[in-house]
Amino acid sequence: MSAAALDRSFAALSDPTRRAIVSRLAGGPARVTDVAARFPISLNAVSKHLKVLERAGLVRRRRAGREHHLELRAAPLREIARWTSRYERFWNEKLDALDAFLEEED
Amino acid sequence: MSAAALDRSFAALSDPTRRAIVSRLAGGPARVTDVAARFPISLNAVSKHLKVLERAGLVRRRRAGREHHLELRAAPLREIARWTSRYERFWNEKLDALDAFLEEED
DNA sequence: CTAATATTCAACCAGATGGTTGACTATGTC
DNA sequence: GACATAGTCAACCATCTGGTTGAATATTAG
Repeated sequence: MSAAALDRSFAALSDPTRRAIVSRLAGGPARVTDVAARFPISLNAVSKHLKVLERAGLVRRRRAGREHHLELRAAPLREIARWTSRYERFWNEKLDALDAFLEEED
Repeated sequence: MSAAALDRSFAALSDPTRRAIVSRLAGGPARVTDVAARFPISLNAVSKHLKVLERAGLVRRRRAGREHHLELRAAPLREIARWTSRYERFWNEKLDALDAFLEEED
């Protein structure tokens, strides 16, 4: 995955509304209006958020008449999980503590 | 983990320079100057990036005289992995294909 | 004491972001 | 045809971002 694509994925998910949209779409496809109904912001704002998610490849849109059907495309999430997993070794609290101890020593 | 903390973590990692800093610190602690040496931007710019990472809890700083020792704190990465793992079900390409098929049907 | 080193702070700039409102396009319904 | 519905586009605004340069602060070295 290109660095720019990872940029877009991380950036897209750095907004709580957009993460909530992802969560919503995990429950099944929806139209723009359906998604917007959940949020206290304007439909236009939701439309913009969807464009960001779409550009990051997290949402796919299919036009059906005047309605746009949105579905979750989770492949970028897998790339994020893959990136973070490179640092799994550091997640362990005990390892963190050991590192701290070793640094204290020198 | 609070939504705001997740916001900060995702946002911090949406920049390629900051991801490279994380990668650098995974190789061991370093001073600000050491980190900055790798990048074609000013030391000041790196200093700002470090502040962003620190605010997201991804970097811890210990002052030792005039030097600041930086170390990776990967706990926020674990939270990100946890968040993305909620959508593991959707990562599977075959499932994506199935979903597409089912939608085509109605 | 002086000079060099490590780092931050402050001001500035261009461009992105997240929100708004108002107008527009396209499709469906009566 | 007339009206309602689904959605975008465009302009605007305040704030954030990533970078710069120049000055300030602290610590170490000569």
